[in-house]
Amino acid sequence: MSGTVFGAFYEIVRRIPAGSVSTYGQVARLAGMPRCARLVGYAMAACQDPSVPCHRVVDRFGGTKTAFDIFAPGTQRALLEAEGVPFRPDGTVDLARCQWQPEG
DNA sequence: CCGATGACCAAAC
DNA sequence: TGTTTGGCCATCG
Repeated sequence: MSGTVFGAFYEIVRRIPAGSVSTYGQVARLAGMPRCARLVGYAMAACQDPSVPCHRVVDRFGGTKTAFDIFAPGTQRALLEAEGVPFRPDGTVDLARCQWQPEG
């Protein structure tokens, strides 16, 4: 799509169901590149495709401290909460309850 | 056209 | 057991 590997990340992120979230490392792992968690973050930062729910991708701590949230503080959290994603008092996503669990 | 950077994670010492 | 460096690719100026 947009390139070679970034496109693969977008395809995976696109498979994340509403109400669930995933982490950069998890997406990278599913893409077959467990060492390329950074690339996932870069891909999301450069994500220009509105069909890619890049807001469902957070860091391993569940933090939404992303360029997405920097440009519009609170937007990412609002979108996730609108999908039914539980948040902690700390302001981070409760990965223990809604982290995406790829079955097949 | 070329150099540096950028939403990170996990192994290694 | 805690802290540090390494790894990977596309986009901007």
